[in-house]
Amino acid sequence: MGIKERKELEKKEMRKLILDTAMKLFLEKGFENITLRNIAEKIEYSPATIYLYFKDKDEIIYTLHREGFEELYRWQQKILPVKDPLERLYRHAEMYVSFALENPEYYDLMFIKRAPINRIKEMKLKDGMRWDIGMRSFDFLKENIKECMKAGAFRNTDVCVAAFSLWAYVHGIVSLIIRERCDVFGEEQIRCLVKGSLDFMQQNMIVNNIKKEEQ
Amino acid sequence: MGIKERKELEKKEMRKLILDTAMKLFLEKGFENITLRNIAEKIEYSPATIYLYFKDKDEIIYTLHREGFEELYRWQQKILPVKDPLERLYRHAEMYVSFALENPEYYDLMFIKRAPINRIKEMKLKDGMRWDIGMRSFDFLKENIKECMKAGAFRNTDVCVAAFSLWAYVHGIVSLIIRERCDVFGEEQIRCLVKGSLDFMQQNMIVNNIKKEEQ
Amino acid sequence: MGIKERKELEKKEMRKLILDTAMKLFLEKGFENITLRNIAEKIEYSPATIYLYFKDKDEIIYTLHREGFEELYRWQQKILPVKDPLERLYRHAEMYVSFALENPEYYDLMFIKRAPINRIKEMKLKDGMRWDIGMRSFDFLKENIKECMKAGAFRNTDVCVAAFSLWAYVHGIVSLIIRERCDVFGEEQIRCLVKGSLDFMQQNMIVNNIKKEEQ
Amino acid sequence: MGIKERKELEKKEMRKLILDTAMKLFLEKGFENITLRNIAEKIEYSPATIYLYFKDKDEIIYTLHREGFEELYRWQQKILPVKDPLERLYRHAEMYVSFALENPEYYDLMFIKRAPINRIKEMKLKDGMRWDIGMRSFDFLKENIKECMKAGAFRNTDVCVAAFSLWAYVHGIVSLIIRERCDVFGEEQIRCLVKGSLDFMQQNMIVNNIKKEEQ
DNA sequence: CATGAATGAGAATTCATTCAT
DNA sequence: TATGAATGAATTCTCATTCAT
Repeated sequence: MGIKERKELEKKEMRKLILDTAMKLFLEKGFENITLRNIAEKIEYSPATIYLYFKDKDEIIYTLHREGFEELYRWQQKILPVKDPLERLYRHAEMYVSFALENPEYYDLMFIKRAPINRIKEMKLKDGMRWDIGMRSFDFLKENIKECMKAGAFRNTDVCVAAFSLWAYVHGIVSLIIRERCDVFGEEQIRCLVKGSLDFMQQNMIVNNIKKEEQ
Repeated sequence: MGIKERKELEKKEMRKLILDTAMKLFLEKGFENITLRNIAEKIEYSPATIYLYFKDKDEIIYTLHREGFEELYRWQQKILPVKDPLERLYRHAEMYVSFALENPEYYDLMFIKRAPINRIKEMKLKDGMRWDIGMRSFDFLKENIKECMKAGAFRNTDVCVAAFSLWAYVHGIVSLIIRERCDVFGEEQIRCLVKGSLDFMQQNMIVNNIKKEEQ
Repeated sequence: MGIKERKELEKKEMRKLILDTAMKLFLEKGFENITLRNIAEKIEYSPATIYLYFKDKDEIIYTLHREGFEELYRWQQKILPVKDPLERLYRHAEMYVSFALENPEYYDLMFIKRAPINRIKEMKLKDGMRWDIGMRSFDFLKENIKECMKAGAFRNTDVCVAAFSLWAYVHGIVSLIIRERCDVFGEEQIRCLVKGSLDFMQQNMIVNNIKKEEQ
Repeated sequence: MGIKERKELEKKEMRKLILDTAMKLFLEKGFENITLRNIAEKIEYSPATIYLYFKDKDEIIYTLHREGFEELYRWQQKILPVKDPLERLYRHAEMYVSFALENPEYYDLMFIKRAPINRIKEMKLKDGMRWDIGMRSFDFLKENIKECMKAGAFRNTDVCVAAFSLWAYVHGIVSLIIRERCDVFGEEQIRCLVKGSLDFMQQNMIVNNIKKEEQ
């Protein structure tokens, strides 16, 4: 079966090549401006070849979508070493923002862009699945918050609400930036606003939260 | 001049019909998938007819874009009667969320969709203008925050940062919903999350904020 | 019948207004870039109005076509005072070139542009008529040549051939210029070439012609 | 490599098929009335297919344009064997007329039709190039004339003027015919006029020219 | 007489996708 | 496995022309 395995390996590599190239192009030129042809040209294969590895364009996008979540989850792991849950929560937010701003097209795909509808419909049966991967990250956040609760914070708040609130907060920050609603401010000030907002969150939504309860 | 006026009225109504239809279709099929043809079919006119009322596709989108901001500003006026600035700020957020969720297509266009680039480029001279209309609403928020500051809140925070933070927060909430990243939760729970998040914001970012300073 | 006459007069004036405007626009922007709408806008009438005065676009063009020939004929009359037929022939050529270069769009329409086919087909019965107006000018040239012959020139040449040759010569000059096949030379040199060519013609095709015979 | 070669051959043939068809249609319907659709229909392919062989409509026209000049140059080579420069000049004219009348669509494109502007603009850098190919033929004519001068003709005439004059002369002849300004005369007489005009030119512009100087 | 409103037909071009080889 | 060739179905947009008023 050595041959079979090699074949499979090659297949995977080809898929990876296509996905990476697609992502690179999306990043360079924006999503709507990329065609299958562009991707094919870049990897120096014919457009038809791509169809040997992916059913259609949607499948490529859908796969990237999943990959994005894998990557995000990997980034989330990085904060595990931080022991203090409140500190970790702050780092969590910081990390999320970095992930988004460093991988804007992934982020766009994962949290902003309207999902590739056809594909999703086909997947209806496995619809739960569709969100599994996103839920995993959300649950990870909830865990973090639960630990903060044990440490005395968010005492009167539903864990889901707290998680959603924090998520919305950072998502708001990065999605306004990615979708260019902050361009008036200029790059420099945007950096300040991001930093300022994270600090604001730390003081008011995290730290202050606990102090209040301690009294 | 009755005739002339009637004609003008009819013209306006036709424009409105086109705009409304466009909006409806945007809502149904998503922005990128709408074509002039679709709109024409829906209103049972020929595609060419639309060009009698709008220069091109961009103009339709641009007009909707502006209309959205006008409408938002009108909503913002509604909270002016609320005297207490902190209370007003809370209402501000609540109103923003309602505006977004009740006019998701407008909101999408205003704050999520990638901007119609050509039109913007043509408008280069009036480029400032492009954001004026958005800035007006942002300034309105800043005013509210300044008054909160006078009332003792946000004392150590830059007004811009505070405004951006609050904006990001509510934008995060609504854009996750509009772009269907909360569908797993189900409608009912989404309502709870929104309500919960607004309360969370009120306690931590607004009220708590001022208490701290008072001590 | 005063009223009827006035009406007719007004009708004529309107036709003239349309024709003049059309021509002006053709001159400004070139033939293929003008639409009925452009013309209508310029005269501040609706496009539909034009159809009250002309059956269709072709009729406008066809009429201008005829007008061009009327104008050319008028220019031709100007050389009648020149008594010496050879001198007159030279002036004839010179005049033709001026007419063409000063009214390039008329000239284009009359001698270069493919005729408006539909209109011509309709006119088939009167097809002779189609060329009448052009023939008149050609005959005028032939007369001039006949007189030159009487004065001893073109002795061995068929009058038609001579006329055609001279016509072709000047037409060649102006049509190469009008259709921009001389742009490489630059404006200044074009002027020299035209002047030089006319002189060359005078010496070789006219004067020299007679001298030869005189010997 | 037999396969590869065959493929290339087929590609070339397809290009040729498209070009030929385009030319045929141009001839039938006139230049401005040809669309890619027409061409596609004629060759029974889809419009999209044409885009596999040519970037756009302009490229087709531009290619035909160049091809025309190549062909003309080839025709010009045919007269080289004629040793006597005056005789050769006459043959030159004769050949030019034949080229034009036997390839009226090419000729039209090369010397009558308004140039495909977009394409030319794109080619700005190589703008000189645009006329190179035409200049080559014009220079070829000038060489011929210079030799005639050495043989005693055109003594008092600038070589450029002489070349332009002769060019204009034959261009006048053929362009009046191609653009149907001689149809009144009927085919038979047109042939006579052409022949007559060429003779007229030979006697007056070439031969007579030299005699004069000899005296 | 004049026109506002409407449109059918058609233009160039693009792109995801298919299929025979 | 890979692809060259082909295309159907779109897209935006333009224009001469018609017709009810």
